[in-house]
Amino acid sequence: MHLSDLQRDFVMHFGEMGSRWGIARTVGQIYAVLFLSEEPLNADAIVQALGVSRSNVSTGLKELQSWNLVQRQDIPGDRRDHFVAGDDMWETVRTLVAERKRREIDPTLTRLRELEMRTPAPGDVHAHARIAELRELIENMSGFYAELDRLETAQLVRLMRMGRAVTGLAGAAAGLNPLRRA
Amino acid sequence: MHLSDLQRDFVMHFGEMGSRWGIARTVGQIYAVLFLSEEPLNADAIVQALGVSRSNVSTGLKELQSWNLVQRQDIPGDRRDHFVAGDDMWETVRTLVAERKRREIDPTLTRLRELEMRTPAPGDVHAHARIAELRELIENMSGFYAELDRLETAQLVRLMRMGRAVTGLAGAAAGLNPLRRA
DNA sequence: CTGCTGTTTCAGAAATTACTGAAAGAGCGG
DNA sequence: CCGCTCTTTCAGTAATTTCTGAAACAGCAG
Repeated sequence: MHLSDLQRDFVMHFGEMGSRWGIARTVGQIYAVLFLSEEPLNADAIVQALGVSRSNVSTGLKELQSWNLVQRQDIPGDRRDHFVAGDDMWETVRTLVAERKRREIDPTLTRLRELEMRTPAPGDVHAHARIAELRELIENMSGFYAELDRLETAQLVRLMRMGRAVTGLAGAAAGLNPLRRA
Repeated sequence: MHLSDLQRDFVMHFGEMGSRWGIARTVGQIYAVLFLSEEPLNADAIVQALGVSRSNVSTGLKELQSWNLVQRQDIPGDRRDHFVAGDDMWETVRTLVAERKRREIDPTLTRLRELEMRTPAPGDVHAHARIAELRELIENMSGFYAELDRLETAQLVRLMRMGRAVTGLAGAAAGLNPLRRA
């Protein structure tokens, strides 16, 4: 399998971006290749496309599956494993956010709550309060995310496109017009 | 300067988290120390607190300043530079999101638009469409973010806490009750 | 059971990223 | 201008992360 210029440029950029988000470059590239592909691909096709080792692809696919970003798909009459990236991108965004929350936010919340339970030493009163404030902020944002996540995709997209109405809502609840920030 | 148990545990966790978000561990720790501190700190206090080299702290502080997460603050009668982390956490979240958007999302959008301008070769029709779809999705999310960012902090917090009303809005616009996802 | 195709694991190599110490730079008071 | 304090830079080193190739594993057809 050979990538066209368009595909190569996209894949490379994606790999670069991935590495800024704590995803190994080749893992990002593997995802990108699957993302662009119309058909399910087997591991060797990806090896060819990216010029990396077979084992690296195997590991990468495993990681992408653990993130639920890529699924195995059977091709009848072909013994090899084939893989696809979900075609509904909004669903993918959901998955991504949900996984990140589960792996990073939730453990942090647990940790912060644990720290908050401790009775602060006299010198720790300020620090303790800061931690509590941070915990509260994260809980707030998590709650907002949970609300958004309850929506069907079609509604979520509509909401995102509504823009003004949402900010208007925040103003209305306060009996004010939405204020612009400086 | 010496960190209490509470502070040390927080700082270590924060450093760990930072490194998952593409921030060097010590940079995260430096921020955490400043975040907890009631007074502005000079670089040496941070060196002592974390047990890392002076130069590392200098570099870290520079990076944190480039992200606008930390500011220099003068202490009258002290020649050394002192630093503080902003005390308004919502403002910090804004800064963080804005910077990340500017550094990562915006360049990606530019790149995707550039790829989209190219006339796709026959084999690239599907890939081209996928790229366009992704570009559109990112634009949608950016627009939603921009709307939220227009709000004053107090309103933003209110909105986050309102929860149900927001999702209700999405339903109302469609003349439907908000639907739960499966 | 044997041979074949395909997949996974893992120890070590390679590449990348973070950190240090030494030296240079900057500014100030005398 | 000199000496002192504090800060920054940067080349080299250390630590970490990613990647590879070889070997083990898995399942199937004959």
